[in-house]
Amino acid sequence: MEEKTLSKKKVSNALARRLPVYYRNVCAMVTEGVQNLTSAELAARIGNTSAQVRQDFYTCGGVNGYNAVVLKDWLGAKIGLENRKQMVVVGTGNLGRAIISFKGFNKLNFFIDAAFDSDLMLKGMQINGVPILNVSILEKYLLENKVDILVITTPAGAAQEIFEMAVKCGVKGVWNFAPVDLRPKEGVEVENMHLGDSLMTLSFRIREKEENQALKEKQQK
Amino acid sequence: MEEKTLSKKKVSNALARRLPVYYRNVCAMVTEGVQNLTSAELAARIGNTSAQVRQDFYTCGGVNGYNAVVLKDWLGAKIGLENRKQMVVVGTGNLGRAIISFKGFNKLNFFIDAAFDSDLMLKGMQINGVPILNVSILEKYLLENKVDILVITTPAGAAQEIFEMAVKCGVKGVWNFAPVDLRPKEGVEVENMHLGDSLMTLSFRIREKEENQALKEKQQK
DNA sequence: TAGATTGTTAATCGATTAACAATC
DNA sequence: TAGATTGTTAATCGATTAACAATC
Repeated sequence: MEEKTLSKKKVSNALARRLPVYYRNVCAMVTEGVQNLTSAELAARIGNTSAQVRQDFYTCGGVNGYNAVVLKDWLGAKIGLENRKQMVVVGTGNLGRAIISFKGFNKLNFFIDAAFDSDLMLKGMQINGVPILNVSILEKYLLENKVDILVITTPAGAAQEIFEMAVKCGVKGVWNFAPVDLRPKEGVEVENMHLGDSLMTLSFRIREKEENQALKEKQQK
Repeated sequence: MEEKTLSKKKVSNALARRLPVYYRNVCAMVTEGVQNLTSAELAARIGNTSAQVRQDFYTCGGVNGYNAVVLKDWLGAKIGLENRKQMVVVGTGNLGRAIISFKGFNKLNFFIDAAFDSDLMLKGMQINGVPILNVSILEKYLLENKVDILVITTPAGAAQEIFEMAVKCGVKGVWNFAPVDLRPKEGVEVENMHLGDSLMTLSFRIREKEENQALKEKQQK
């Protein structure tokens, strides 16, 4: 029966982005003391339909019950949170430091082991207990240590080169904050996180709404 | 002819997120000295098809030519970049400070005028020339000043309350980094930027790929 | 048992892709 | 004029929603 699923189709991007939302909300419900929940309750909470919740869970292979704790663990396993992920951060500007200092990643089983920067002055310093190393030894570090996810917070210019190197060294995932689109390559997953793009999308929506309102008012005359 | 478009349908989320990518890439091409471009060239650069580029531009009302500078301005206008946007940041933790210190927002016509924090010790201080005010006067500030976009980088607990207040005060957009989903309300656009979700999606993709590879190897035996 | 909720298939809706006449 | 590229309509594809028998 299992053997039939030769090549599971890749989960859609939309669903891959809903999974963390499910997880976050089920976690909150567990904290609130909810014992059991229904697809309708979860759906109401995140603002969509129970049909979608059920369809999503079905697409992911099916849940084994709607007990809150069980569901939380099931979602966590789907997302891969049961595997400890070792990370390094390249670039220790404000954003890099913010990421290194984040509480909350640890309890999702993500751990930052080292930070890298090209500024020699920073060598030997620490951020939140994480040592800053010089970027010249990044390749060596990646080859000698298990690094699952590389976080790039360098300026745009440096990002591509670091990315290529990380790919060669066998990093599994790249979390990119530099304002260039790194394209997934031979076995590496890439998550681009563009603050500027996000802000522009917000700007677009604001403008779109204002335009529609102006249009409506014009109509009423 | 124009008058017929009674209610322009909202642009799809996918397209609203591609617009900044188009803009960013056309900007880069302008910098590189490109004079004219084609839908195919732009498409190749961002990794999709020329058909989609043309369809997207068509959906947005149609371009007036593929001169790089003209296209850049056209995209900028669609995104609303010609309007100066006044912003304030609530929360001056690492992430708040990173956002305040970002170069690059200004040239997109976004400006941060003030920062707010609940920590009284920070009152009177500045970050990158931006004054830190106490959050107790945020409501007064929002009523007395033009604030287009409110940036929330507070802990999850404080976000909802600040959001409600901002809505009442007529803020047009909220850029939310707190790990709660703020829902759009009466005339306010919301852009949720969840670092944790992004990291979880990356984790999911890594796990998905590993699982498929394991499956493939099993098959080959 | 009756009522509610799930798992799963089918129908609908919307977004992407293809096609091609019109234009450059 | 011939070749390439666009603007726009039509076809395809995929994701969301609806429906409903099976299960709790």
